[in-house]
Amino acid sequence: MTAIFVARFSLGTLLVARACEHVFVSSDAADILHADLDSFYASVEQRDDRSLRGRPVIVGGGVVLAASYEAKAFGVRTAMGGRQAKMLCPQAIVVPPRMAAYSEASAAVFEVFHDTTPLVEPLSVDEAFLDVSGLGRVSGTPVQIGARLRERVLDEVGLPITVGIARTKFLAKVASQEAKPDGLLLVPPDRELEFLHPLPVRRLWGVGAKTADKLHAHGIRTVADVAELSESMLGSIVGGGMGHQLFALSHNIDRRRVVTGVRRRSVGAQRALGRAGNTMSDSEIDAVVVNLVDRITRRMRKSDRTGRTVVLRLRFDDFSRVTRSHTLPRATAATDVILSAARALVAAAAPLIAERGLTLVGFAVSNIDREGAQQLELSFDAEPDRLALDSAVDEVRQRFGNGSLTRGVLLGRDPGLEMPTLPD
DNA sequence: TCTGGGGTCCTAGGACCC
DNA sequence: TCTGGGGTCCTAGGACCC
Repeated sequence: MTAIFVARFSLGTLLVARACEHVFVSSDAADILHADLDSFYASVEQRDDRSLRGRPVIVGGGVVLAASYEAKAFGVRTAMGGRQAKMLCPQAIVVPPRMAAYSEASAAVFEVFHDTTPLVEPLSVDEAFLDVSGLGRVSGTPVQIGARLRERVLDEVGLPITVGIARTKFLAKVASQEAKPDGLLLVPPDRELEFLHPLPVRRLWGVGAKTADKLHAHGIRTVADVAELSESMLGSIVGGGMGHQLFALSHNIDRRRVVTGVRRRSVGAQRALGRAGNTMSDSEIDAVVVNLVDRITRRMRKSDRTGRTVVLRLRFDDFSRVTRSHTLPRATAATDVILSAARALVAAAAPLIAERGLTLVGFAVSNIDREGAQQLELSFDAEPDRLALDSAVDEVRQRFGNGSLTRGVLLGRDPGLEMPTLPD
């Protein structure tokens, strides 16, 4: 006889999940796939225009949104300025982005994902985690499943895709990075550290330019270097939260599972104005504001979402940025309500804009679907012990962030059982 | 070299309540 | 009268990711 427990977590300002989740479905096998389309936008362009195949292609004008591998060979990178990209690769063909085509291609690829397994966790338009545990009898080994997935995406959508396979999400993602382009890589469970430790720190999740600089300043260059340090030492270099994460990842601890049905937490839109922004009149700026708010609220209504917090994002001549936000008493997707809040934020920021010169304006609506239960229920297959409870706390932290877990109470369905309280 | 458009998460301080 | 701790919510900024 198995006791069913429900842990109830109060999630502070965050909220989302209402469904029950089974926490301890962990496996020792490499059965998580990370599937990642190669140079997504550029590949779609090459697919749709034969004359672009085999040639260096850059999508986007002012900034490189995507570069084909032929262009990457010249050092062109995503987010690079267009002028610099052209200097590195003068023969590159620059094409404007066609967002509608990319959305369509993405949807087709995700159909293949969902046809492979119901456990698909999207990360962005061009990548996802797939949990293929338990599909062995039906579909073969994870490597066979990954190979077939690649074939199908190429045959049915016409795009190259890379698949990383491992026991954890983190390793699967690193594996796909290593396997790019157009590859497949399995990290066998008995060779994980061998794979992980020689890699540069930048491969660790959450380590970008700034954090890498901090680590480099201490002579820490590889994952192995990170793994030699204590958690408190790491914390003193990069901060507590990041230290905790780096310690775990460098020791190959990653308990995150593939999660489906994750909802968006904000909806936003922005517009870069370039130098023209400097000289825009108030009414011209207002026209941009109206347009942005209209785009956002349309999308919110279309996807049946409401939000409470309106965030204004500004960027100035010197590329400094600020944000200003206002939280409404009630969640809404109504254009007029959000527009009023947006205009008020812009009006309050008018002195800053006049002083520093406006080059980008954007809005986001966050606190999505904020009105509702602020709890996550986790069901256990058996009476959880101390270790299981700690794992559950970790689970909530992984999914909802360090600062969000404010209280956890374990509620037993069996009245005879003890009802301990989880640590804060 | 000159910087797009979408997001996520974490941290920290202050107001306010009990 | 003076003292306190814990918790929530809001705001702002920063780092990071694709």
